[in-house]
This record gives sequence, C-alpha cells and structure tokens, in this order.
Amino acid sequence: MHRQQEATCEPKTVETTMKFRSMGPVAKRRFKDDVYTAFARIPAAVSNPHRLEILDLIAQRPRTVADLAIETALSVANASQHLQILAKCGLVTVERRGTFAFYRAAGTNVYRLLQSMRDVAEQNDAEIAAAVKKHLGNRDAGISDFDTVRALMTDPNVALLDTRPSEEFAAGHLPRAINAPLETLKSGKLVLAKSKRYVAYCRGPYCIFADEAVAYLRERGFHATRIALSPMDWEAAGEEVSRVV
Amino acid sequence: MHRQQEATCEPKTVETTMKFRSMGPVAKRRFKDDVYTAFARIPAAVSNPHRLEILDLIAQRPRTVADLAIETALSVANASQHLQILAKCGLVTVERRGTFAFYRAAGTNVYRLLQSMRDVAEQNDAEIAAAVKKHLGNRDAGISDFDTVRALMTDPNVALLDTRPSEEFAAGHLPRAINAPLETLKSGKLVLAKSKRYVAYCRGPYCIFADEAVAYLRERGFHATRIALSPMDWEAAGEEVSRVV
DNA sequence: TTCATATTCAAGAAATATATTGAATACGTG
DNA sequence: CACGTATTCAATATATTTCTTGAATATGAA
Repeated sequence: MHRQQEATCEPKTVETTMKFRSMGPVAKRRFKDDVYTAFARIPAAVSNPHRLEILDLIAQRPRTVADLAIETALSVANASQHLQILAKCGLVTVERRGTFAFYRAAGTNVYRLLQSMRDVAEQNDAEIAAAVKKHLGNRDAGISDFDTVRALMTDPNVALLDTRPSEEFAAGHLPRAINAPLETLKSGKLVLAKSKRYVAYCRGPYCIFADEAVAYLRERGFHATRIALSPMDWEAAGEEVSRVV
Repeated sequence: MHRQQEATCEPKTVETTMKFRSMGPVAKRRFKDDVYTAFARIPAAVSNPHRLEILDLIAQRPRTVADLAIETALSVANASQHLQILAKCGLVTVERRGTFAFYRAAGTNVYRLLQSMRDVAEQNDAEIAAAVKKHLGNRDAGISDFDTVRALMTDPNVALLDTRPSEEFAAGHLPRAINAPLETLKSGKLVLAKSKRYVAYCRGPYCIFADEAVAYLRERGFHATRIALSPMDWEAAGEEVSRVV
C-alpha cells in the first residue's frame, strides 16, 4: 500500500467516502475473502522457486523465453507458462518483436518486493541460511551499505568491478563500474594493478560471479573483495544507474 | 537482503571469501535450486488468503488461535494449521501461557513485506483494484503520507480517531490519537464538537472501521475524513507508536 | 482425579499447482 | 508460398495444498 501523496493537509476524500454504506456481517466476510484472495495472487506468483529465479534474471535485463529456459534449465513450454503466471498479475511485462517475446520486470516495486522477501527470509527463517551455508560455507556476501558503496565509487584507489555478463552490465550498472566478467578477466584484456583495491559485485548476495572474480584475482596476488549490493538495489533505492547507450 | 551495515570502507570479507571454491555447472544448478526453493518458503507462506488475513490481524496485536478462528471464520484446527505454517518460516512467533497460544507477528520486517506486496498488487494487478471497487465503490482510502499525518497530529483543530477495537489501540496507536471504535461513538461517551475536524484511521486502506466511523459522524453533522495510514505503517517507517501501559 | 477448555495432531478427500508432451500459432526469410 | 524458429496452447499425469473430521494432548480448575 501507500504510495506517497502530496502533502496537503485537507484530505481529498470528502465526497467519495460520503457514499459509504455499512455492510452486514456476511457482506463483510465476502469482502474480506475477495480482497485477500485478490492480494494473495502476488505472493502466489512468486512462491515458486523457478519463478523466483526467472524474476531475479529478468530484473537484471529483459530476456526472451528461450533465454530464460536455458538459464533456468526449464523446458521452453514450462518457462513460458511460468512467465504467463507472472504476467497475469503484472509482475512482468512482455514486448513482442517478431517471433520473440522480451519479458522484463514490471517496475522497481517488483524488485523491492523481492528485497523484502529476502530480508524476511534471512532474518526469520533459519532454513534459508542453512541452504546457503550448505553450498557456500560461511562466506560473507559483503557490505550492502549505500554510503560505503558511494565512498568506494569515488575512491581513486578502488576499482569497482561489475562481474555480470556484458548484456546485464549494459542494461544498468553502478556508476564508474568496469564490466569484468570472469571470462574477461581470464582473457587478460584488462590492465590490473597490484596497488589498486578491486571491489566486485554481481546480481546480489546469492550470486557467485563476484566470488569467482575475487578468487581469481586473489590467486594472482591482487587485492580483491566483494560487496553484496547490486545495481538493482541501487536503483530500487532511487539512485541512478549507468547504462550503455 | 541487505540489512544496512556500519559504514566502514574496509570490507570485512577478506578471509572468508578466501575459501571460495568454484563450482561446476551441475553444482551451480543444485545451489540455485536449493536457494530459490528455500526463499520460496516465504511467499508460499503468505500466498494463502486466510494466512494473509491472519497476518494482518496479528500485526495489530497478539491473538490466540481461537480468537483468530472466530475473526477469520475458520475452524480452530484449520487456523492452527495455518499458524503453524507461518511459524515454520518465522513469520509469526508463539508465546504459550497456560493452555493459550499467543501468536504475534515476528517483526516489523514482516509488516514491511505485507506493505510491499500490497504496493505491487495495487500498482501492477488490475484485478485487485477491481475486487476492492466491487465492494467499496470508488471510495478513496485517504492519504498515507507521513508528513501530512504529522501535521494532523499537532493541529489543535484536528482530533485523530483510532477506530479499531480497544485491544488493538492499547497494543499501539498513533501519538495523540483517541480510541473511538464505532460502539464507543454510538455510546455517546465521547464529547464531540462541530468545530473540530475528525480524522479517522484503522488497520489500513482496506479496513472499513474508519469508513463506518466517518459515515456515522457525517450523518450527525460533524466534519470527518479518513486516512489510510495505520499505526503499523507508522511503526514500520521507524516512527514511535504510543502504547497503553 | 475428573472435567472443561485450548490447542495440536493425523488421516483422508477435494482442490490446486506443476511438468511433460505434442500440437498449434505466428512471424520472418528465402 | 514453404520452411524454420519462437512461442503458446491444451491435455494429462503427478505432486502439493487445503479443509474436514475426529482423536490426542496439555493445562487449569473443581
């Protein structure tokens, strides 16, 4: 609820609320059932692991059905069905170009929903921490504090590395970040300095692109760390991301 | 994700990330499946209309199973099962006193999750607006802007009315609000003035307590409007609510 | 101890969600 | 037009969720 409105002290509900007609207990129950059933559509849409993964992926950049099917290891038909469920309640939008259907996240409020789900999951549900620990051990996803990241962005001794694929970098990255997926690092095309501090980020705290990049750099004697903040977090907080034109 | 951390520029992930071992494609898929399955527990828990209603109710104040069963028109056994699902992933906590089990919302982050679900639902899913309109017509839930509410709270010509039951008022209300459920208004125990502006609130934009109070007051010639903001919104934004001791 | 009450448990039926399969549609290209 | 490709549709089998029912447990009071 509650998109912020202009601060006028005179509430503007006078005439509309006038029409309120009181409901009997049966009508009240029907009303509640209808409203809660309607609202439950949203969590139902994101209550499936595959749809969560799909949303995370298209939050990074628009993707076609076939793209998503490959990345999520689903059949194309199945991916299409999941996307339709997401589209039906407005979480994603489609743009059709020729035979292709480009799906994208409907808005930053969708990402904010994902954020607050993760927040609750991490703080309240021990089983989630266990699932992550099982695969990644005690690894720390790194800081996600905006002021710290802002400081890193302007520090001349720091190089911010966006370790995601170039398409995602192009669709939106942290200001001053350099696109450095593992392949690019391995290719040796980037000139690195031992005197620099490399700070890597990727899609978020549970993405391992940044971990891979950090491990690679450290093995070669560079100073590298990861942060948990993603460009989506940055944008969802109202900050500007940079795009490749 | 992303609880804010202290702003230290030196990331503290140095040793832990050191241990990162790269995964093969099969391990990566297993990792993603595990993580997304774990995270999906949270939306799955809130994807049921009855559990949404239960959460909304215990966000207002702790309640027993029997209480909730009555308020939601569920059988006690069914309500208990729903509560256990919510408890299993940490959305609610139980405190047992004698034979009673008091369930309460686990924290403000749970309410924030509900908020962002509502936000997405309202902005992205037309079917939800339709469900509300079907029962309430074009009624406006009123402002939910914090600065405006702050101004109303200090305006001497305005009386803030908390139209919820007294138990919920006691558990937390907006500063300077007066508890005025419909029954209390009808009882005539409250001294009202035509010169005052009455501003009513209740559990949130889809609660009709405030509408009922406003309709009652207007019929009797008082100046009354409703706002959409609830004490939970107020508290979730980091503001202080008042409690009855 | 016996009883009443609050809650939970367990088993089964009904409803819903999901993945698979193969076919259908729709578009661009030669 | 015919063909290849991207996507969607429709039907089915399977798995999961939900509600109901009746019993079980646990606590406090008589």
